[in-house]
Amino acid sequence: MNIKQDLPWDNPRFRNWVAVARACHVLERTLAVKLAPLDLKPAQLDVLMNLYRHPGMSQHDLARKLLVGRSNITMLLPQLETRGLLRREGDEKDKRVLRLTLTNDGEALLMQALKIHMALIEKAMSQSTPDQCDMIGEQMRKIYEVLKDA
Amino acid sequence: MNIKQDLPWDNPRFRNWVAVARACHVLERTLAVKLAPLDLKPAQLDVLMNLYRHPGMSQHDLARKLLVGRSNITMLLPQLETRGLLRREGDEKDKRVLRLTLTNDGEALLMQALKIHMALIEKAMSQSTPDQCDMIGEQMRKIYEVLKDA
DNA sequence: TGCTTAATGTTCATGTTTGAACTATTATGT
DNA sequence: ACATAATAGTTCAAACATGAACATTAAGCA
Repeated sequence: MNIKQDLPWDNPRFRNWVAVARACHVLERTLAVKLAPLDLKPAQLDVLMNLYRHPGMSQHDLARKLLVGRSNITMLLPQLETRGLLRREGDEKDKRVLRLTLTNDGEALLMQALKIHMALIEKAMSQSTPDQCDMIGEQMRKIYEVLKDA
Repeated sequence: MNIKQDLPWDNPRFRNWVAVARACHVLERTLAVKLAPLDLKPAQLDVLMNLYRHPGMSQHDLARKLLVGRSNITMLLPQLETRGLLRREGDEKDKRVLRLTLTNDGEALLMQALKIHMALIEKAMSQSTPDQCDMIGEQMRKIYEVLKDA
């Protein structure tokens, strides 16, 4: 009956998830430091990456991809638009939405940032074999699906 | 010579790490929602968990465990101390450090919060077999070690 | 001892994230 | 068609995290 009988720290699932969270946290912090020379924050890199892969997406879609609120996007974009990294153009059919696309400068900066990001991820994931790496990705995608609307 | 020849998205390590980051992000957001009834934020839960496992630790040690700055701890603790969840007591030998310990109330609230946290992690990690789960934890601990002072 | 350096914690200014309230536009239902 | 709902984006205030500068105390060393 003692609640302490089965503390989370004795539970493998708990201990292992804590390791996942810590690894994520430390990689994110490291990325922020390495991106500083480009005057780019991890959140801004996420924006550029998504616009590269999904040109013309709306701010709402971008917010959902990044798992943040819409207002966050509104605050984030002017910094990048002023720097000439992206364009916001009103949709013809639906006058509510703004379509987002990278400029050439934005794409060029993204490529530089991706080199840095990639190097960091290589350093992290090269700790695992390709099979282990794929298995991790597979499990994580399952977790995302289970939790995404919970 | 074209930089687009090997884009990160074609790289398994990149794709799989993105999945890790997304899973982390969505679990963190979900935890925040589930903890709201206890009037507790994930960051505050992290504090309580660490004080439970390491009673009497200093603010500096706590900051390092949580991978945040010392000033963050300074801003975080008064909220919890005012609610009577923890105590801050000056060290006898070294008058610079403050020793942190949970109160009974703090421990009681922690136990409630841990039930919630645990249920969420169970939901996530039960997607994997015990072997897979352990392997994930093992790889993530390696990643943390490689990146922690880089 | 005294002087210098390092460590702990706080303060403060800055930048970021969030959610609720708001405007404008489109979709739905009768 | 018209009233009602829902959607896209913005604004704003509050909460939060961050890093540099600071005060206090301890450690190292001549």
